[in-house]
Amino acid sequence: MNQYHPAKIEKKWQKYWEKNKTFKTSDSSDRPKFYVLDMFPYPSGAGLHVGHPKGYIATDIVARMKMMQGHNVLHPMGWDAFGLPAENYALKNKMHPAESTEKNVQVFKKQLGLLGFTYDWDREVNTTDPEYYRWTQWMFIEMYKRGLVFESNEPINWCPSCKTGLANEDLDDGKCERCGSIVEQKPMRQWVIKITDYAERLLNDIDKLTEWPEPIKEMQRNWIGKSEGALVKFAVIPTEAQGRAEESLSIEVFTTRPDTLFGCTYCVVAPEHELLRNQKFNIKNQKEVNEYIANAKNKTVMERTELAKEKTGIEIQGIKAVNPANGEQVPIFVADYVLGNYGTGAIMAVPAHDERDWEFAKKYDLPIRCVVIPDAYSVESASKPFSDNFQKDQDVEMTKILLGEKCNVSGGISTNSDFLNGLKTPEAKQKMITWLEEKNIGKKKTQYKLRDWVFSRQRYWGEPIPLVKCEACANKKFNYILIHGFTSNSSRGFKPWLKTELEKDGHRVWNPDLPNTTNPNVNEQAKYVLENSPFSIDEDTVLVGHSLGGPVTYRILESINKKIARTVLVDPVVRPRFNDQDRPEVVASCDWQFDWKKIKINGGKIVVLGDIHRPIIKKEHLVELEKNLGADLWWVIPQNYHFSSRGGAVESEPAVLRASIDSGWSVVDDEELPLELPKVKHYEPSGTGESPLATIEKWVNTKCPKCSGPAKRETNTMPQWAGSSWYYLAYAMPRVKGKYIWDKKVIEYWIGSGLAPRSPSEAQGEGGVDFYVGGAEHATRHLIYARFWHKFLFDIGMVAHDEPFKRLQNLGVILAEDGRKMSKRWNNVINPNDIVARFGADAMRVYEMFMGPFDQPCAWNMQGVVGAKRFLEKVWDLFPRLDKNFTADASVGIMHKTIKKVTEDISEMKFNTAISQLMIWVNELRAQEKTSFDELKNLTLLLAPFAPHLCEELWEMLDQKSSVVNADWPKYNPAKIQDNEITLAIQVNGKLRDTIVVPFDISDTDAKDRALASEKVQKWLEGRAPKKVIYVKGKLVSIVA
RNA sequence: GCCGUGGUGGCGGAAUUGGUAUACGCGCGGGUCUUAGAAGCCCGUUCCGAAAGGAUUGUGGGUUCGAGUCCCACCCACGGCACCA
Repeated sequence: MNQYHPAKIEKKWQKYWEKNKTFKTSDSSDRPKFYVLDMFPYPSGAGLHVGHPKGYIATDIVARMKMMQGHNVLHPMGWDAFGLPAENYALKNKMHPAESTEKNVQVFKKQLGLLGFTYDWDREVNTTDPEYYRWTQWMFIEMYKRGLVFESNEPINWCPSCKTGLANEDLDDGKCERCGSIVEQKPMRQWVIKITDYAERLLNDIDKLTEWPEPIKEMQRNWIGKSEGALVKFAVIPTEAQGRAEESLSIEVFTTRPDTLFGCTYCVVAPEHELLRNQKFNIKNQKEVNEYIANAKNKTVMERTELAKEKTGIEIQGIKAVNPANGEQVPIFVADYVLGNYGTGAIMAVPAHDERDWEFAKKYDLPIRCVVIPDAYSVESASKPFSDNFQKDQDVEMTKILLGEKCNVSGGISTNSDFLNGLKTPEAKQKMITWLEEKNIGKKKTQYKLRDWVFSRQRYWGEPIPLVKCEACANKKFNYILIHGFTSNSSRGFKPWLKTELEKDGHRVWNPDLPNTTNPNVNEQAKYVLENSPFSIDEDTVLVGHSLGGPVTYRILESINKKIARTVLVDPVVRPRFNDQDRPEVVASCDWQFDWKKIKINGGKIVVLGDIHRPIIKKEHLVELEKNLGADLWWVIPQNYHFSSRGGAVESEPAVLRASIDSGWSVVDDEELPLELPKVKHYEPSGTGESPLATIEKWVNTKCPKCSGPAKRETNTMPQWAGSSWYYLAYAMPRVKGKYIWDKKVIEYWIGSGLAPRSPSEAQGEGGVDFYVGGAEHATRHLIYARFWHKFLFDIGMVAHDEPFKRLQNLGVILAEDGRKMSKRWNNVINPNDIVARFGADAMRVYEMFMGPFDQPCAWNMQGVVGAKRFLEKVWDLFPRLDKNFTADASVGIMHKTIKKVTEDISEMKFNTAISQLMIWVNELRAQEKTSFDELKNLTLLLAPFAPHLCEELWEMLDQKSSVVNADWPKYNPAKIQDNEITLAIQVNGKLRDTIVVPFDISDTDAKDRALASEKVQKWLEGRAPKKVIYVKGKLVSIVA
C-alpha cells in the first residue's frame, strides 16, 4: 500500500460526489428531515480566508453524521450579495457591482469546492437574482399593505462616506459599521419599517428559544430594551403675563419612576424638542437657547457621547413647568443629556434619585429633594441619625447624608410625597399611575429602546423599493366623515386631533355627534349620517368608522349606490362578541347581517386597524373582515386602549392618520415583479440623498396604478438585511425554470415539524431551521431582523411557526497566528487554498475542528495543521494491519466508548474532544499488531464527517461499494463500555496516596477493606484508626484519619 | 458605568458536572534510523526537589471527607450596550 496522498484522493472523491449527485436533497422522504444552515457569506473581493469555513465545516460534519444516522438532510449554501460593501468594492475596482459580485461568487464557490462540503448546489440562492428578490419585494409590499412601512423625514444616521442613511443597527460606536466614518444626524426622506410594533413579541418569544445561547438572547433583550413607566403631562406657563391669548401648552415626559414625581425639581427637554420651535411664548433668552440648540446639532453622536461626563444645558427663561403632583412651578432646561429620540424627548428631573439629574443639579445648583428612603436606610433599621433630620426642610443636605455621593435608589419607601408616603416603590409607582390616569394628566406607558428600521438606502446596489408616487393623488382633497362608537362622541379620542390634522392638509372634515350614543341603533345612526352630511357621499368621500362606528359605516356603504374613495375601520365591531366583556346595548344595536359584497365594492380602498396587543375586538373577526372586504389589515400598537383614551382626552393616533390619507404612494402590481434594478453605467452615490437611480428617467417615470396619471418610482433601494431576512426559506422553495415557488407544504416540511400541515393552525410543535450556525456579531442585526420578518410571514399565513431558527450555535473566530484579526491590513491572512495544497482539505477540516472549543476564538497555528495531517497518516497506516480473521476482544471497550463519545460530542458541537477521543483510540490501535475489520470499519465511519475524502478512500479499501455517507452510523453497545477492572483512587485526609485495581462491581465493604490494606495507606495512617471511610462507587475511597 | 463570557503547563486546550487536575495535540529535551537533513519511530516533559516528598487551576476567604467545579469578596482579559430617564 502506498502513502496517504490527499491531493489525489480529494480530487477523486469530489468528482465522484458531483457525478453521482450524492448530496442531491429531496423534498420528501420517509426518513426524518434535518435542516442545518450556515449564515450565508457576503462574497467580498478578498475571497475566503481560513476563518470563514470554520462554521461550514462544523455544519458539514453535523450534516454528514445526520445523513449517516438516516436523516433527509438539507444543507444549502448561497450568497448575500447586495449591499454597500459590494458596491464600494465595485466602485474601487471600477467594475459594475453585478460583474464584481458574479466574479466574487465564482471565487468563493471554487474555494468552498475544495473542502468537500455536502451542499446541494441546485439549491444555491443569490439575493441579487431578480427571481430571488421578486419575493423580497413581494414581502415588502405585503408589509406596506399592512401599514408596517411608512415614510418619514426624521433625522437619521447618515454616513458621509457611504453617502447613505443607516439603521441604528448599522452603527458601531457612533461610526458607520462598514467604513468607520463618523455618522451624522441628517433629516432625510426615508422608508421606515415599524419593527417596534413587534417589539413585545420579539421580546417575549425569546423565552421560546430554548436552544439559543443565553448571551445572544440577553443581547437581544437589551437591544429591545423594554422599560415600563408613565407619561406625565406638565403644563407650561409664562412667568409673567405676556399679553397674548391664553393658550394651553404642555410638555409630556416619560419616566420609569412615577413614584418620584414629588421629587421633581426641574424639567429638561432635548434640543430637538418641539417646545423650542413653538413660538407661543416669549422666551427671554431665545438667542442663547438657539445658540445652544445649534451647538448641540453640530455635535456628532461621537462628541455627544464623549462629552457625556460634563453635562451642559441652559434654562429656558420666561416659562415654567407645573409639577402636576404638587402644583409647584419648576424651571425648564434644554440640555443634550436628554435624547430627542427616546421617550418623549423630555424628562422630569429628580436629582435625588437619578445620577444624571444629580450631576446636572449639582453643576447648576438646583434643588435636590429626597422622596425615597433607600431600603438600606429604612426607618426601622436606620432611624438614627437620619430620622431626626428627615422631616426638616434640608433636602439637599438630607440627600447627601442619605445617599452619600451616590444617588441611585432602585427601591425604598416613599417620603415627602403626600399620598405616596410610606408606600414601597412598586406600590407607589402603581398608585401614582392610577392617580395620574384618574386626573387625566398621565398614563402608563411602555417604552422600548428598539427603534423603527430605517429601510431605505440612497445607493444603487440593492433591491428597488417597489413603490410609485403620484403627485396628483397625493394632492387630491377629500371629504372626511368621522363616525364615533358606542358611548362616545365627537370630542373623544383621536377624532378632534384627526380633524385638525386633515384640515391642515386642506381636506374637509365632518365630525358629528351621533344620536343615542349610550343606547345606539346602528340603522338610526347611519340614517343620521346620510341625512345630515354636509357633503354628498361620493367618490371624494372618506369614511372613518371607529368601534361601533364600524357597523354604522357598513350600513352607510350598503345604502349608497356609489363607490367612495376610502374607508378606514378603526378597531371596528364585526360581530357583537368581544374579548373583554359583553355589551348588551351593542348586541341590540342592529341585526348584524351585512351585505359584504356591496360594502366591499362601495368602500373603495378599505383599511382595517386592529390593536395587536390588547384587542377588544377578536382577532379572528378582523381577519374575517379583511377577507370579506379585501381590506388591508393593519395590526398596530395604538397610543390608547382601543384607540380611545380612558379619560376622553384629545389624543393623537398616527396610525389612523396614515390610514386615512392618500399619500400618493402605490405599490407595484404583483405582475410587475420582480421590479428589476436597471442596468446602468454610472451608479456612484450622488451624496445629495437622492439615489443614483433618480437620474434614470426612463426607469423613474411611470404610470400611477390608481389614476393612470404620470408618476415616479421610488429610487431608494433596500438595505442588505432585506434579502438575508428570509433566505433560509428560499432554500426550501421548489424552483421551476429559476422561479421560486412558495409551496407551503414543502416549506413546512423543512422548517416545521417535518409534517406538512394544511394551515397555520395545524402546525405542530416548534418550528424553525433545526440548526443554525453563525457568528455572534449578528445578534442584534440579522437575527432580530430575521425573527421580525418571520413573524410577519407567520402573521400573514405564509409560514406555520413564528420563530425562524430552533437551535442557534455561535462560532468563535479564527485569529491570525499573531493573535490579531485576519486582515489584509495586517498582512496576516491565510488562504485555505494554500492549506489544502500543502496538507489536504481533510487535514484542514480536522485541524479547524480540533483547535479548541467551537464557540471560542482561537489563533491559527500552522504546526497544528501538521499534527492533524500526522493523525490522518496514522489512520492510513493502520490499514495494512487489517486481518479479517482477527477479532479484537480485548480492545473492544475503547471502540464502544469512542462511538459513544464521538456521537455525543458532534451533537453538542464539541468537535475538539471528539477528535481527541479518536486520536486516543488510534493510538491504542497502533499499539496492537493486528486490527480487526470491525475496528477499521467503525473508525472509518466515525472519522468520515471530519475527513470525508480520506474516509471514502478507506471505505473503498474495505471493499464497500456505495459512498460512506450512505452507510449507517455506528451504534455502541452500553454493555461493552463497562471495563471489567477499574482503578480506584485512595485518599487519606483528602490527598491522593495510592491507587488500586479492582473488579468494577466490587462491593462497598470490599473496596474499603482493600483500600485500608494498602501499604501506602497504612504508612500515612501512622497507626491511627480511620475516623471515617467513604467509598464513592467506581471512583475512590476517601479515608479520614 | 451596566450586562454577558472567560481566567488551568512554554502554547491550543481536557476534566464523566463535587471524586486520581494537566487527557489529546503543538512545542521542547533525549534516543533510534540516516553520509547528512527532512519525515518516521521510541522515551521524557505542570513547577520545586537528587530523592522522599511538597506545591499548583487569576487573588483572598468559606462550605465539604474531598473544590478547577459550589458560596462570598476582589483582580484581570475579551465581547455587547452605553446620558435609554
